[in-house]
Amino acid sequence: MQQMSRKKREYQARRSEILGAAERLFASKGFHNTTMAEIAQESEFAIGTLYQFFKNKEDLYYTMVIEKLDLLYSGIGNKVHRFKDSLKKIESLIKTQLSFFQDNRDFFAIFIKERGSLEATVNEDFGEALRQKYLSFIDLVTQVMLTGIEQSNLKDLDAREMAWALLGIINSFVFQWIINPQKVSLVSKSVVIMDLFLRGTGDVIKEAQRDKGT
Amino acid sequence: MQQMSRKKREYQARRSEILGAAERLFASKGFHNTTMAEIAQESEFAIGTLYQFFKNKEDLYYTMVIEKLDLLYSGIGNKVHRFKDSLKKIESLIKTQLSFFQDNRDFFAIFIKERGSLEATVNEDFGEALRQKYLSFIDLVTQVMLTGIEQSNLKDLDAREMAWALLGIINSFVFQWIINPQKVSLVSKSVVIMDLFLRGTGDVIKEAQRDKGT
DNA sequence: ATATTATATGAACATAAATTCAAAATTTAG
DNA sequence: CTAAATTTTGAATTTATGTTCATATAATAT
Repeated sequence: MQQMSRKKREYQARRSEILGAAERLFASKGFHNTTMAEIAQESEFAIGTLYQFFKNKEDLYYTMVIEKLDLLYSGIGNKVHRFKDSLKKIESLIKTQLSFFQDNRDFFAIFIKERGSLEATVNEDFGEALRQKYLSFIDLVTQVMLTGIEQSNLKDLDAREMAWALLGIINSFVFQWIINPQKVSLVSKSVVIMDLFLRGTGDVIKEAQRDKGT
Repeated sequence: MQQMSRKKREYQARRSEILGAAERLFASKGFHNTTMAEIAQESEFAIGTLYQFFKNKEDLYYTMVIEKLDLLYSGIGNKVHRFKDSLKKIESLIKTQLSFFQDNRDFFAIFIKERGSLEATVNEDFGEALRQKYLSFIDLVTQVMLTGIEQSNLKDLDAREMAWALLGIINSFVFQWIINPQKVSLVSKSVVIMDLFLRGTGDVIKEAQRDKGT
């Protein structure tokens, strides 16, 4: 029985080797330009062995993506729950996400680009799985927004739409950072993002004048 | 000479036929699941004829994408320039973009997904062309933000970052609308977006209290 | 009307790479 | 130590489809 456990551990270890090799190659060359032969070479297994662990190339790719996203989402979930104050929650959400993107730049560079080898026909299941994951992540963020409203840190607007807005701003900054040879760290942008999200861009003075005028 | 012009017109017409057929197919099945044979059938030309107009499949795909984006960007540029007031500029930018996405839902659904058949190796040129287009679009939006600052409608923050934020919020709403079987029109969201962008989500009262306390 | 040029056609070709599977290697059990 | 079971291997197979090109068709010029 203990023997069985070792087998399982070794199985997992080999599986991880393959996933790691795949990630490196996919991240640098994309899905369609990476061959099973290359993944075999990089992971030091034979081609056939890959099929012991994954049904096919797509399965390998999707498994890798999903496990990565799970890591991100669960990481954010953990961090956020550590705080009681909703503003702290939001702040940690932003920071965690930014630093995750920063640490996995290559991966996300390719994910942004290849988010799509998701062929509609072949892998509806996977696309659906991804969608579900993303949606439940949105739910998490929405919950944070609701807390913010309760604590009167946020205006009483549609919480889901606020979540969309925040994630949109974050993604946009990440996207810019990925497509541009940026010098500054991504995490350092968290203050700006937080500020834009909470206070907006409209000039307060002008608005006050407008209000007076009315 | 006039004869020549007719020839050119007919050439363009045939070219458009092909692009239209390609768009329909790509939009519904994605790049890799659409064959040249299918595009030939849909456009009612022979396979070989397609190669009279486009160097290869990728060229066809990219041409289609680029022409579509050009349409969007130039459309926005035109609209925005019609207004003097920066808030009107922003409003029309949001509305134009939303209605364009709304009118071309299938296309953008696929573009969001397949934004990536952009294989790094094969078509660096195209990827670069796309990137340039997007960057100059960001420039346009940044200019609008600068106008906003000048007119004291916007705070004196980094204009480029404000542009990122606005585009991020818009994209996020568009994305939600595309992946979800939404009932309401996308354009109707422009008010919310404008409000989130200008005023942010932070509760003003609470903030005033905090300021007093300091 | 005829010749010349331009354009369209789609069967045949090329090739690339995912997947398979019989044989070899390794591990486990008796 | 031997046999059975499990796992690995990679050459060969299969499949799919992008692209070519000799031929047919049409347009234009003389």
